[in-house]
Amino acid sequence: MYRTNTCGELGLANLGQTVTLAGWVQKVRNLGAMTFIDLRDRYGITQLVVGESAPTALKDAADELGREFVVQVTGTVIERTSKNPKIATGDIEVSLSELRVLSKADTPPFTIEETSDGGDDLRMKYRYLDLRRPPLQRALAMRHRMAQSARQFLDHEGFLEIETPFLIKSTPEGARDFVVPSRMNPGEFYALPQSPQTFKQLLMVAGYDKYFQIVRCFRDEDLRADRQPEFTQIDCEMAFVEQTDVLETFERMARFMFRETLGVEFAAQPFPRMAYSDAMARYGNDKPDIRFGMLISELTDIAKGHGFGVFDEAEYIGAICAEKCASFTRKQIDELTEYVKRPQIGAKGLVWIRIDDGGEIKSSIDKFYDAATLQTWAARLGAQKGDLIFVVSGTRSQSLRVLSELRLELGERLGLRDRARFAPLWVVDFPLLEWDDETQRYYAMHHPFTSPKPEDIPLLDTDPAAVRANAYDFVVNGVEVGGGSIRIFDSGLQARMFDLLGFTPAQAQAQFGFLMNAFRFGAPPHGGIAFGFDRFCSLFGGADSIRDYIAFPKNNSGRDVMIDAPAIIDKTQLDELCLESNVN
RNA sequence: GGUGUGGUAGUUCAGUUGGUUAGAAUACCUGCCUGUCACGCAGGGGGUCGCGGGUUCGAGUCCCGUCCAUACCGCCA
Repeated sequence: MYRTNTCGELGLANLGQTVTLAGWVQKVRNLGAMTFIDLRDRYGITQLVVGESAPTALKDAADELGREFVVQVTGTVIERTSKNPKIATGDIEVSLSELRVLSKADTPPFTIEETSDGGDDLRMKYRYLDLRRPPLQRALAMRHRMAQSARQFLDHEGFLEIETPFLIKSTPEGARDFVVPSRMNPGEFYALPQSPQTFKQLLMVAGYDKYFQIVRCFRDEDLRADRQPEFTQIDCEMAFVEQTDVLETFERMARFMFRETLGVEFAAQPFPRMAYSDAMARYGNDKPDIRFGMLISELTDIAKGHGFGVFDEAEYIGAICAEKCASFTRKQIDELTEYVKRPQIGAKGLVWIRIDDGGEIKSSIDKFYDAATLQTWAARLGAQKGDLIFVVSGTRSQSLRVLSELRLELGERLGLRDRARFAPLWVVDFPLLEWDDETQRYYAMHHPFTSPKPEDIPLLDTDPAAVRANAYDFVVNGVEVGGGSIRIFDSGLQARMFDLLGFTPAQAQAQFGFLMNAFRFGAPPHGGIAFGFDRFCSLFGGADSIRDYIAFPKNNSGRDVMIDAPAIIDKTQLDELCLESNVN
């Protein structure tokens, strides 16, 4: 036994006890005749004191200590003469009788504190030091609690946690695969799963009607703050369910996780469900942040034909109304204009209409529109005195994108995006297919196993782009946290989907034959959902980046800078795999 | 692949129009200090200004290239 207690639990109740603690030296404060040492472990900090009357050997040992030394100490719990209300153990200190250095430490390259002085790069390189910091420890502890609550809920609901293979087959659809060469099968490669999609469907065919797995998935695509090449999903599938069964089940899971982890309770009525088309039309994107309003209104019909060329030639004209923002200065409006004109968003310009407190309308397009006309726009937007309207025109998709970004930025600036508030939402009725101009073919918007809405099946022949899918996303605060669908379970319909996606029957058979074959042996109706667990965690923690919720994340270039991976492998290893590198 | 931002002491950063020996804070080292908890006081050491090239009498500063980091766009069924 290295310790009798942790550094976070001693208090006045322990006065007089002889205790042994072990941990890291946070700080040494040597006052001359006496020395204070802050000892840290993941439970807290306890102050140790080496007093005036301590033996010389003990004093010398305390003098030798440096930051992050690992020590084991024994002493008596005493009440402090000057207490520290900032820490849980601030009423007491441990007066040392023994001090043993278990491990010396080099001076760490950054401070191991609540707020470190280290930059991201450095903290990644020394991730094990960064992970000693309380914010990271809290983040990983929260992740643990979330995983436990999900397991507890799903277990209680009768779901079985079943593992699926990591070494599988590459498929051309979707994201790029990470591939793994097979030594025993020269020239052949496994792929790491982008998700356990087909396996969980096979488990449904196999009769395991409620499955889940908290599972790593791999996608070889460029990273973002909220995207890692390996990430974790709470992957779920159920048989004999319709869409509403899935939504209800996982709405309950989400409520359970919010309650267990954060103590957040939602109103009893179901989470809102919004059609994809409505989300696009009113929020400009498929993952609306519904913590605030400022909805988009289309003005195409009433804004065209007044001699303003930019609008007259536009496919679409739309606007949002920022409440109580008529007092925005020219500078503020210019900033917003610059914001939406950045190449990433790509607006050509931003038209504003100000309704001052007296109801008088002033706009950047007064030359083309009289007040009465602008009043009709204001009416459509529900704008009041003191409001500020922004109008955007262009193609429909581009304009909606600009309005969406503008709305979110305004929400941010106006403080409407409170991280402590959560606004969950189901987005439903996604399109089944997406046309790609470059390759001149349809792609599955979700994945090729997603079922079309039965009433839309006739459209598969006449207007594939109009076919809606039994697909749904779980969105919270504008973050896509989860997504799923009711799957195709008929091998004929599945074959037709592959045909629409440009697969020849032979290609479909080679690629997904195992699934279509399985469907011939009695496939139940089924569907499911997968939650992006890392994102779920960062959402709970109120962070934009998922990296703090992953113990050992990759950097922006997909590298692990701590272990320096990926790395070249030597020639013997390549030879064994029958591979050659053409990079020198 | 693209756009923006950044790279100067162990660390976080400042560095004016291109001009003397590149600074601050913190960390580190030494000494002093009996109630500190961001301890205090005194002193000290510490620099390939990411890398390469160019302009110039002179470059941390200007130009070109390149590498790295980061946010976003493309991409992410």
